Amino acid sequence: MSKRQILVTSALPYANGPLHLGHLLETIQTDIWVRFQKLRGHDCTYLCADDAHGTAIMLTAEKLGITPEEQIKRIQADHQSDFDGFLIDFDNYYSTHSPECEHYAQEIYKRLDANGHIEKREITQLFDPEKELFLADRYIKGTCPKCKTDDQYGDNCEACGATYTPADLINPRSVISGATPVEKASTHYFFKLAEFTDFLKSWTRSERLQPQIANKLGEWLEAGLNSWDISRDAPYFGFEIPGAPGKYFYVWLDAPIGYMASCANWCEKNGRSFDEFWAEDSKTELYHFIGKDIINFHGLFWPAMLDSAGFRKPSAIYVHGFLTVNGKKMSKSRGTFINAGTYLKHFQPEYLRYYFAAKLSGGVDDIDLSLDDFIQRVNADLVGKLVNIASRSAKFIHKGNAGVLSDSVHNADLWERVTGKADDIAHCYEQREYSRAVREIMALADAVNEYFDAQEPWKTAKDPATEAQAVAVSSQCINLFKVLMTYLKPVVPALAGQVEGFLKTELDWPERFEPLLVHRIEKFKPMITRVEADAVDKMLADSRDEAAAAKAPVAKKPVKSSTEPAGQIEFDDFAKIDLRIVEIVNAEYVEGADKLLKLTVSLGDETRQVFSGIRDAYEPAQLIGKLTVLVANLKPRKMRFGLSEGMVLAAGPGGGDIYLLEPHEGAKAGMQVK
RNA sequence: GGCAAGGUAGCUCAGUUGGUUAGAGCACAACACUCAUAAUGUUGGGGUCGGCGGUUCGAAUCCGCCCCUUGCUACCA
Repeated sequence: MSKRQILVTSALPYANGPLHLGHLLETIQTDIWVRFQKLRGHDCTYLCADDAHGTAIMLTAEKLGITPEEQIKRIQADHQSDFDGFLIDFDNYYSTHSPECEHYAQEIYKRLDANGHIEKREITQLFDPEKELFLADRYIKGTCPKCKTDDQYGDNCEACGATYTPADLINPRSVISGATPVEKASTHYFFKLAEFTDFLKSWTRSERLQPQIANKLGEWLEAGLNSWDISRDAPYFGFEIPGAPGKYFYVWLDAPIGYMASCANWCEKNGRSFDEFWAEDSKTELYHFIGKDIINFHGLFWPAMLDSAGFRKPSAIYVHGFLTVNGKKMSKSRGTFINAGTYLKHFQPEYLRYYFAAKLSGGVDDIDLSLDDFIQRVNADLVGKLVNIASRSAKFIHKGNAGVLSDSVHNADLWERVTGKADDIAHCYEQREYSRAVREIMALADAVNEYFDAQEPWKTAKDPATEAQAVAVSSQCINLFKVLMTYLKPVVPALAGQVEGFLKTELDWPERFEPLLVHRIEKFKPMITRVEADAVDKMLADSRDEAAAAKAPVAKKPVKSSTEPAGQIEFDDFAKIDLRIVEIVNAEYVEGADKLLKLTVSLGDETRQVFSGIRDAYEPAQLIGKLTVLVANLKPRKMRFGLSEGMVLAAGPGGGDIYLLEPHEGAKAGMQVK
């Protein structure tokens, strides 16, 4: 087996919020792969960093009254502690806000420019005159030009689904300052991506990408590539573009360069050569693990940039799917939007590492964290069958042979069967078919348990004449357990570490496994406890609470009101709105509608039918019997699914994050809200 | 509506280039065992492989149409 030199990355988490289990799916997938390569003796380096630039970070810092540098420092510390908690073994974790990143961003830009791959063009955008800031679509809200619903984002209306540009909004305002945006022209810098079309067409079709991903990129390549806008105007938290005062690199320009920056930083600390990894003719294998949401950046922009700038291209890009929880998109109100830190408060990391491994393949399918399945799977596989092998065997070795393993292999066929799977399992890991590897390993664990049962050492141990046989059988099981734990070591490194202590030996993965003979082992102590179903419920409750707490201060002041808000009204205008407390007497799904629930509400003396776009946030059953607030004199609206006679009031950005208003106890259906 | 990925036992998933009575784990039932963190073993029940057509001697597997789920995208409310 020749020694390979491999460089591996996970996508850089954005330094504007905590990690959640979706991030962990990726880093756990990557970490398992890296640990596997290292276990096999390859020279494998795992790099990552925080993605630390952009408007969002700048604004968050401002809201918190700290500098962006302070903000990204805090978040990075938080990220690193979560990754440590999940046993993610980075060789270097760095930041895009670093001298190395600035150096390579500027260097690459200069080379692109020198090669004629940069163009300048004037574009017009909406501008916040108060904050003196160009506004991305999501930072502009206003009234939908089509259905007149207020408080809609600059690109599309959540109420009627119309799409438009921010300039079409009625009464547009900046989400940041509340000021009315004005149109303003500015020169932007573009990367001429279209010139790389031929290069990318062949590059994306050369086994570097999974077929589904190559197909997706192929669609875009056929449709024709546009130039990529890589500049942002000051103020912007990022790196200034050389020779262009007041212009900064768009965050996605320097994000993948963060891989190089982290590498340069690691090389510096470890006396390695950067060129060995990144020179155009580098022999090092380079793999990027990413989610399918960012394939355009990694599969098109990044190789094109590297090509122009004269650096090596990735050997392959490994794309994974999204994480769902209990079969649905993660939702804050359901408590299934689980942060990494919240999980770690309730469970040890290896349960999740094992569960993800048991479900991950080399494909791009989404992975579901089914919490019931999680409990059963971890308990049955890890505790019930795998560690149980050691637990039930060790006793006979201490009782019958003073803790020393016997001097021969009791059943050579079984030993051959288990160790003979090494190459198959290794191949599964290499291909990222972890679920297949786990299935193989657990099938072997079944075989070991069957063997133990058939040999009945607890019976032979009772008779001095046959006690040696009990020791031999148990010794063999301990040896098989050692092999199985070695196979699983990339997935559960801490558990493997405990096993190393128990067996007083290293679990390494040689060309050929040899049994431990006449070798003293420790007394068995429980290494892993079962998952408690209660803890799952507590974790979900915690997640719900955290989401609610995080939401509260923001909801209090979502838009800073300026001295003259655009939409001030007289009291008389307000008095026109007839708000009533209503009881939800029935709620049901609407066939054919993705977002709507059909509510039947009672005002005491009459009932109304109301359609409400809250399906992602509520199950019908949980609404029935609840009180809420209805706009009672809203003109009925004919919708595709029937007449909607009013509107119930709710807060939140939408999707799964919608919170219906509910009055304090004592309110009765029909009461007017004033 | 378009594109992509899916739809196999109650749950989570395998099913290689189409080939005998479709598999595993968990869950369930009975039995065995009582060494083990109530763990383990044996046996069993349970599936019209989303539906309908087609190709074929033979289809979960190939082709067409339809239904459903998820994601992206366009639109309608």
